[in-house]
This record gives sequence, structure tokens and C-alpha cells, in this order.
Amino acid sequence: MNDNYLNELNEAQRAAVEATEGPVMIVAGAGSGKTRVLTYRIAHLIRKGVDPFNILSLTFTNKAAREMKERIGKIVSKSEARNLWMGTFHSVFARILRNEAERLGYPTNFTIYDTDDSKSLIRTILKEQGLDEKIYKTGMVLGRISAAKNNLIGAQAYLQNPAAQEEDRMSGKPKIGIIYDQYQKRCFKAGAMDFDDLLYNTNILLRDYPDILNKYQDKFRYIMVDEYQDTNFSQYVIVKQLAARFQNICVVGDDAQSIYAFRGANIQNILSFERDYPELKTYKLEQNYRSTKNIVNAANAIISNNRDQLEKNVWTSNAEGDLIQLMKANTDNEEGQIVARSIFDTKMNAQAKNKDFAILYRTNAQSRAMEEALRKMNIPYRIYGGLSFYQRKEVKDMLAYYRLAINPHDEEAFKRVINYPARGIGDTTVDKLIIAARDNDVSLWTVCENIGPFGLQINSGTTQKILDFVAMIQSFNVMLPVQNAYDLGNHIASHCGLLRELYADKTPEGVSRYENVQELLNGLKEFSDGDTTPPIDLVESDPELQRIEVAKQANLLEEAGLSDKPLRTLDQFMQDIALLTDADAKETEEDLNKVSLMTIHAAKGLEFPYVFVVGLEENLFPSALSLNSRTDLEEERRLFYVAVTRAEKRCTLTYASTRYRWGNLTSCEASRFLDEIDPKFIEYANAAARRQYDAFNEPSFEVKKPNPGTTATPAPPKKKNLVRATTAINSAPAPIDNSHLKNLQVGQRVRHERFGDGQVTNLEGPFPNTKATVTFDQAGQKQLLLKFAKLEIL
DNA sequence: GTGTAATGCTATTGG
DNA sequence: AGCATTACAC
Repeated sequence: MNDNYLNELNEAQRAAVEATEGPVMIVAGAGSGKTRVLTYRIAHLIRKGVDPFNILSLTFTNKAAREMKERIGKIVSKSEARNLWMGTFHSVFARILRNEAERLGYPTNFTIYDTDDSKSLIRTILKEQGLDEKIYKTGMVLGRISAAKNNLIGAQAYLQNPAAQEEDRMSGKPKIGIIYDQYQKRCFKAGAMDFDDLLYNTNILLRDYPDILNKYQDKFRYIMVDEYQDTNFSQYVIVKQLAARFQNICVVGDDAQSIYAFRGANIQNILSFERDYPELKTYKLEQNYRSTKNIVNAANAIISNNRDQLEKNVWTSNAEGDLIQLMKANTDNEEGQIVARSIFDTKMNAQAKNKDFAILYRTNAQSRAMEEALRKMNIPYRIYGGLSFYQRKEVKDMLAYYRLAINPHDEEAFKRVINYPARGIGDTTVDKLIIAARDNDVSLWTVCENIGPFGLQINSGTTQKILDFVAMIQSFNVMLPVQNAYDLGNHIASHCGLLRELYADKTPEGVSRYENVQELLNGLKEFSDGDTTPPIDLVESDPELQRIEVAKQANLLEEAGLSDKPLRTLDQFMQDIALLTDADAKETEEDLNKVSLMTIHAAKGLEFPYVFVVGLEENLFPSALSLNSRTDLEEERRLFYVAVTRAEKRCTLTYASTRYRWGNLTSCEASRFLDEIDPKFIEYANAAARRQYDAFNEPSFEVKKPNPGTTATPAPPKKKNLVRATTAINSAPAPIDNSHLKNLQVGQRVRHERFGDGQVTNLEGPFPNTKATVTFDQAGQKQLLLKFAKLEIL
């Protein structure tokens, strides 16, 4: 047992670790050792004699939970660490909901609908209601429903909520409440919960069943919430309820890193927290251990542009380090090339490994150019996020059969595979089934099981096909408790026809699909053999539940006449599949030394020695959709802050002047965020960036570090009135012909190629050396020399 | 009912 | 450009 853990902490960290009783808020700047504090805090609790069964720790990813548990295990003991309740909100409360599902009228084996399932269900409802999909966009409808649930507004309440109704009327979508209501009913009938339901229903459970609230309040005597800035109202209330009795609640977060407001996260939760617990103790972790001074200072400069923030002073005693590198490319492909090239060079010059590099981007679509460039230079890489394994079509098809075997009422799984592979039950038939299900208020499955009594207008041949399908699913269903996950999964794969269908396709894509299903079966095999951790590493909860579980399994084994080996079944495997993300995937040997590619969102909580943030262009980063409101723009800026603070040694920012979007070439201008970093933190690391800088920064055009390489290159022949003096590394760029500005007056509206439109507020000195002060609508006040400024009078 | 061609839509971010 | 849904021929 390691007794020295407290000595490994600085004063603030140590105080936060030792403040175990009562409400605590830890404001943790980027790279300030937050994970270490959380880890040691939990270890400290256990050392002080708190039973791990009584500790709940909510993390942002399951992987984070797994890793933290491992580290805690090294300080206390492995067996003690195992008993902690640790995981994401969704996985922890999915677990609890399974135990208590019956109270809410849900089956224990309820399905978790993913976003595709939810959208598909909404599409079905739109069709039924005769609503136009063009007006009621599924994503938008789901967004409204999701927002309502995250604010704990149920369907009925939504229909009676004047504000919501008014808003929907105003936006020309008055039926959203009806859709919401239908959606909930259909989910319930299908024995399914979507992601938001996992939190919403937990709230219902704790609100309406005092004995259950009591049970979990008593159980979770110490609660910790990581990444608190990214929790939504629904999560906030759950935590508040659970912590109400003992009030040993510790939240950790950084308002500067709040990047999930778009899905309901609410910084307000931090303020509410202060209000809820007046005796709150607050600790600030401000020393950054991760990054160099230049990175920390540049990041501080970025975030200081936000109005909404908690007071905080992040600093570091680390070395000065490299400046922020800025590189410009002509195209998105070239951007990929300069990044790949830079990685290659750094590997050579600094003995860096592939895994020391990360490429971060705003949107997943940007990965393509990066991948291509890395492939060409033979640099191994791994993409996080995007389409995960479990989201691939063939895998989802296979999983749909499994889901149906476990919960035949699962409507989305049913629709997915009722006629795939083709078995002669087409759309018309399925539509009849859907109508019958709706009219009788039952599930599709119930209709199929009782196809005679419902008296459907379906011919006998098709009826037989449906009955065959039902019989097949039923045969899978009865095997559930007596077969292990692999045996049953394999059996289903070969009997449902999917494997045959895929095997028949000999195209490269077809082969790959077949292999993916095989890969899924391999996963089942590993799970069944039990030599790896289950898909979700939520620790076996309280002894009571464990006993029930063990007894259940023993019974089943007895019935099956099997050995004493614990049976790991398909439904166990499937339980949390829907909640798995790429970030949770265990790293294989292979992944260990690869360059990481991911969105900035996915990079939250991670760190790398060398970070590239690519695509720093207006309308991409910040996203075009964020430009309308200050709060949205501030979220983008926090995102940029998160990106830069991932870097330990060096941070490189890149942008391209043209980029393919929607299949055609569009021109781009550099992101406003680049202007927000003081130039003294920036090194213009390629010639294009230096040129751009010189052109942009009239009137100062201070001389940047001379590039040793440039003097050797022959200067192009000089031309008069060259707009951009490409050789102007050591000399001022040639003035452009600006005689049209000669009579510029204060008060006139002007347009700048970079800063947009603005108004002249002051003029100083005689033309052509006039210095103009212009207040731009977007970019704010700038001083420009008329001699150089690319201004146009409006 | 099935398979292929044509159309149309999309690309924030994610559990 | 790439994917998904739709339209149309068989």
C-alpha cells in the first residue's frame, strides 16, 4: 500500500483531496492534475475507512473510469477498487434502471435506442401523422425532444407548457409536442429507452419512489462528478437528489472547458451548485503541469476574449518551450501534407514517437485529407470517433437480431431485420403490421405473434413467412438463458441468414462486412470465455445485487445442467453496447504507437506532446453556425482553448486558403481566433504563413524571425505595384496603389478584405501616410495605414 | 416484392 | 464527394 500519495500533491491539490466531508467544488484549470486529485481523493476516502460500495464517481467516459480504478487499485487494493461505482452517468444509471425497471413498467432487458433508432422512430411517427419530413426534420425534432427531457419536461408537460407550445407555433412546427408524446409511448411499448430517457427515467424513479431514493441516497454516501461543467439539468437534479442526505458531494470542472452546451450542458449548474450548498468549500487548481509557458500563455490569451468566465489564473513553472507554430496551406490537401511532413520531421529531429502526436479538427469530415497525407508518408494513425465499430451497418444488423432475441418488442430492431436478408416481407406488409400495431396499441411483435386474431389483409404465403420469422426469433429467445453469448451469437448469425448474405458478396466491401461480423463474434467469444473484462467495466454493485445475480446464474446453470462455470450470456453482453463509444475501446498493442486523429470534442481530457489543430478558418472554426450569438461563439472559443491546452511541448495551428466542402472548392479566410493570440506567442512556421502575416498586419509589419532558408532561394524578379511582396521577409512590403483612399473621411463606411465592414472613426497625418482608425462591425477597432490597407470605400 | 438507377441531401460537436 | 432514400423497371 502506497502511503506517500499525499506528498505527491501541491498544496491546493492536497487540500482538495483531504476535504472529504461536505460539499466541495474543485475548479480545475487545464492540465492542473485534476485526474490525479480525483484518484487520490477516492483512494484517500477508502484509506480513511469509507466502504468503496458507498462511493459513486461519475466520469465523462467509461475508459476514464476504468483507468482511474486501476490507479486507485494501486494505492489501496485491487479488490477494494473493484467495488467502487464508477462510470458515465449513462452507464451507471442504465445499470440502476435495469435493477428497478419494473417499477416504471419497463422490462429489465429494456433496449437502449441509439440516435439512429430514435430518428427512425420519429420518421415512422411523421409518416403516420402525415407530417412533412421537410418541415419536421428528424434531427431537429429529436433535438427538441432531447432538450425537453434534459430539462425534465415530459411529453404531457410539454404539451401543456405555454412557452414550448408558443415556440413551436412560431417556428411553424406546432405538432412537435404530439410527436414527442407518440415517441415516448412507442418507446415504452417497445421496451426501449433512448439516451436521454436513461437520465429522465432515473429522475422519475428518484422522484416518485421514496424507497428507491432512500436506498440509493443511503448507498452513495460519497459522490464525485468529473467534468461538471458539461452536465445538464437532468444530471444536475439526479446528483442533487442522491447527495441530499449526506451532502458529501464533490464536483470537479472548468468553466473554460465547457464545450457541450449544444447538447444541453449548462454552466449554470456550477452557479446553482454554489446556491444549493452555501457551506460549499471551493478549491482552485491553477498550476498547469502539462504544458510549456508559451502554450499556457497563448491559451490564456485566447480564453480572455470570453466574457462569461469564472476568475482563474492558470500558470505554469514549466519551461518556456516552442512558440505556437502557425502554418498556412493553399488547400486542405496541402494542409494534410504540411502536417504529415511536420510530424515526419519532428520524429526525426526530436526522437518522437507516433503516439506523441495528435491531429485535432472541428468536424469529422476533415480527417480525410489528414489520413491521405499520413498514408502517403507511411505514418501509422488511428481515428477516434466518427463511425465506431458498433455503428457499421452490418454490425448493427447483426446486433438488431440479438436485440430482437432479447427483447422482441424492440420495434426499431424489428423493422431493421424483418426483411433483411430479404425474406419476402416487403414494405406493404410491414406497413399493414405497423397500422395494426398502432390501432391496437400493441407492439409490432405482438401483432406478428397473433396475426390471425388481428385479421390482417395479408395473403397466406406472406403470413407464413411472418410466422416463420416469429418462430425463428422465439427459438433464439428461449436459448438466451442457457447458451453463452458466443454460442448463441454464432447460432443466430448463421441461422438468420445474415452471414450467408454477407458471405455471398465477394466485392472487397462485402468481404470487409463479413469480416466485421466475424470480428463481432470474436468479441462475443472473448466475452463468453471471460478472460477479458465485460464491455462495460462497471463494478459489480452492491452485495445484494451480486447475490441476486449469482443466484440467477446458478439457477440457470442448474436448469441447463451445465458445469459450474459462470455463464456469460448474450443479454449481458448487449446490456451496455449502446453506451459504448470509441473513446471506451480498449487499446490494442497495435494502436499503441499511432498518431491520433480526432475531433476536439473527443480530445477532451487527453494530452499529447505534439498537437496539431487544423482548419483554423472562419466558418469552420469557429463554425458558421456559431457566428450568430455571442454565447455560441464563446463556446467555440472554449473549444479552441481545449484544443490548444491538449499540447504538452508544442502546438501547431494550421489553416488552408481553399477547401473542398460539399464537393466543391470554397475559399477560406484565417480564423478570427488566430488574431486573438498575441503575436509574441506565435512563430510563423512556413513561408505562406509569414506572407499572410505581413499582408494582414498593417501597419506594423514588424520583421519576423528571419528564416535561414529564405536567403538562399533566389528572389523573383521585382515588379512595381506587386500586391504582395513575396520576398519581403526582411523588408517592408511594397505599398499598393491606394489613391482612391485619398479623400477618405471620418464617418465613412469601408470594407476590409479581412476585417469586414466598418466605420472610419479617426484619421491622422497626411496622405499617403495617413493612419486610419476603423471600428469594424465584427473585428472591433483597428489602426490601419492607408498606404497599405486593402480598404474599399462603401 | 426485389433490384438497380436516379435523385437529393448532407457536414458541427456526442452519450 | 459520399450516402441514403426514392423512383422505376423487372
